[in-house]
Amino acid sequence: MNKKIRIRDIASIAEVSIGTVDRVLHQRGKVSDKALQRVNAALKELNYKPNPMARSLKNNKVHSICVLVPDPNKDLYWLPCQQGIVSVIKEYEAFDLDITVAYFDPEAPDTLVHEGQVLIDRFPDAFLFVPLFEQESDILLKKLFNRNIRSATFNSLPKKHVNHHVGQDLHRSGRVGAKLISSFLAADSNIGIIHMDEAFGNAIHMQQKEKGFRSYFEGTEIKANIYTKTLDSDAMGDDLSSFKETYDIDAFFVTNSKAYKVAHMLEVMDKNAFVIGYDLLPRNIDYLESGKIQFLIHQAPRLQASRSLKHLAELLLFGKHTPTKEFLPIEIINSENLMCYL
Amino acid sequence: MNKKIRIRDIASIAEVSIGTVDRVLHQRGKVSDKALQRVNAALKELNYKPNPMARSLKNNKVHSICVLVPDPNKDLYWLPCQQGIVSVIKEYEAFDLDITVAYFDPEAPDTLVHEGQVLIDRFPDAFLFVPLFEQESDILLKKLFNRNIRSATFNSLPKKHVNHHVGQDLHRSGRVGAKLISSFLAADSNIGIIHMDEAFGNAIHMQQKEKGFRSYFEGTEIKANIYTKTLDSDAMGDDLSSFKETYDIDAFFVTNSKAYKVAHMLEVMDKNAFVIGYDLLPRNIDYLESGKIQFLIHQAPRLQASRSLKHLAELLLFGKHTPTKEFLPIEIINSENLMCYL
DNA sequence: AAAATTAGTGTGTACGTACACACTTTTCAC
DNA sequence: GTGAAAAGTGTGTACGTACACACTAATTTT
Repeated sequence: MNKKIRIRDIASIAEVSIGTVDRVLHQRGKVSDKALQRVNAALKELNYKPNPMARSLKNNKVHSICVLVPDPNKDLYWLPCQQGIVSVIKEYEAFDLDITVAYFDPEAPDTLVHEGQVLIDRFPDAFLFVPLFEQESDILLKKLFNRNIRSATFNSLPKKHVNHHVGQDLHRSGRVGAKLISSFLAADSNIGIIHMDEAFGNAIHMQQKEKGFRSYFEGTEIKANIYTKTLDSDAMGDDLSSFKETYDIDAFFVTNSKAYKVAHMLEVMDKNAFVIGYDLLPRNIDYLESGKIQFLIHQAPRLQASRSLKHLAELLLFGKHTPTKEFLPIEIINSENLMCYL
Repeated sequence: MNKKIRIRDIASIAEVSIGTVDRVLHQRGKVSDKALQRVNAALKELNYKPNPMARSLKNNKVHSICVLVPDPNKDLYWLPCQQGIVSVIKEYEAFDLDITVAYFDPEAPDTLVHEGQVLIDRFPDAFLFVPLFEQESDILLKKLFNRNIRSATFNSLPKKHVNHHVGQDLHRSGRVGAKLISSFLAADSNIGIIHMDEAFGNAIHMQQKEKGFRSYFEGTEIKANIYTKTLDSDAMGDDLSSFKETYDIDAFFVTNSKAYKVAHMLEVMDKNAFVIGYDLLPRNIDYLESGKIQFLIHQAPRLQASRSLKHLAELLLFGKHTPTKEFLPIEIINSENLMCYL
């Protein structure tokens, strides 16, 4: 009774042939005004929706997607992202999808362009990557645009000319960190923002987070003193110690996934402080559980990766359209809800 | 080149006909040992996966799903859940799905069974509902089992004999609340657990959360004093006031979505306290933004609803199997990450 | 006015799977 | 050793869409 409307039904209502309906649907002309109107009327009346199954069965093209992400061997942060991609590949293995994954070096901007070129030469239908570096991403996007390859990114910042992006609002995540700290500490506390290893890309992220962090306090009457410090992994011990002493820092906001380094140094120096960081790396988790880190903000790299790849898959396979930009929620993690995310 | 393997390919490799391969695939006998072995070998060798498109195109059955959820008009908490369901219906409207939604009264247990019976009489392929009431849910599940209708639930607690469940670990969410409070307050604080309107079902939820809450403190050396109080919406003013005074309560943990009532009373009484509650109801949000409520734990009713319905849809349409029980993360919300969830 | 072009229309087949049906070969009873 | 039943196998068609192709009718060209 509730049977789906088929092209044939439209044809019979409009008293034309299937072929004519098909021509109307695909707007390839050769249809008389009279027929056109009748078909359109029937389409509207019956609220026709083409059957995606039949459609993609007929279009038995093997859609290809290339994925270019940072090498998890270089930075453990990217491991979940790789896992997310692998899981989507598995999920869609029964479908006509050909997904190729390659890696670039998150510490060598030129590898993004270089590896990207190799993938582009395969002429995929869509290209998904992490726009970790500003200029290099633009170069890649331009090439993709010129070759008419659909582009998609996740993580980092949404670029102007990309077709799809899944990410997080970094400015806002800074505000979330600020709110957490301000809830916990006295109003006149001293707060340190730590940028770890800023040299390797990502500088924009960290700045966005810092801006967000500071903006929170600017919007309130809380008189916190906020100091910013850039640290280098290799020789941070004395630097961090003197920074903490000089300004009598009560709380640290670490703008990337390396909060564990700060927590570690504080432990070595036998000093206490409130620490907020990013991302569920094993070493961060250890400190979260032992109480040296109070909160971690989860950027859900795995979900970002799988979501964006899934979007592409469903777009190519079923023509499912999703919003151009999707911002995932900023998730606050403490030791108790941690395991929900592992 | 990377073309998908078809039944025909298997048939030609195994040197049998398509029909024979089909019989092997669907295990309906009438196949000689020799043919069976050759087909199985070919299936394994080529790692054959049937094309879900073609499959569901052929099985052009209209799958029917009945959904029974609490009436959002009776309790605003259920509004997002309804929205989630509507969004999934829209998402799959091009597919052969017939989804019927009905509502029961969250304050009248018998309506669950009653409305449930009406839906069962439609003989759907699957039945999704919120197991808000213990006994009534069991009755419903038994009927579904007897009629061989696939059952699924979301929210509340996973029942034993249900086929699928999407929910949250309530015990753990109590621990999350406890951890938040213990992070903020001095070790010897006085904490009040508030059960609002316990009379109307949901008692099990609240108890689970309380247990979790208390279990956190039992696992630490923190010497907090925890008191439990059951309140009735209609006449809570004096009760809450005297409770707070008697035990000198510093923080309240409200075990359901009615934290706004506690916040409201505190405001009226001009008293301060740390308040943690559940769910992003408009009135809770107001107090979260004005700082009268510090944190809300998000139970993601919308996501729970859409996820579980989606699972059923994809199971029926594509035969996609998902784990029997899925626990969504326990999300901590403050005023800054709030908007990510709206 | 016949031929050639163009506009408009309908038919048939393919996509990969599922299953009914027809067909061939084997098995077993009498 | 015949007949019938059973076991095993292959063919054909349907699902709904897309598109090539064949075809008719209207229009233009020669």
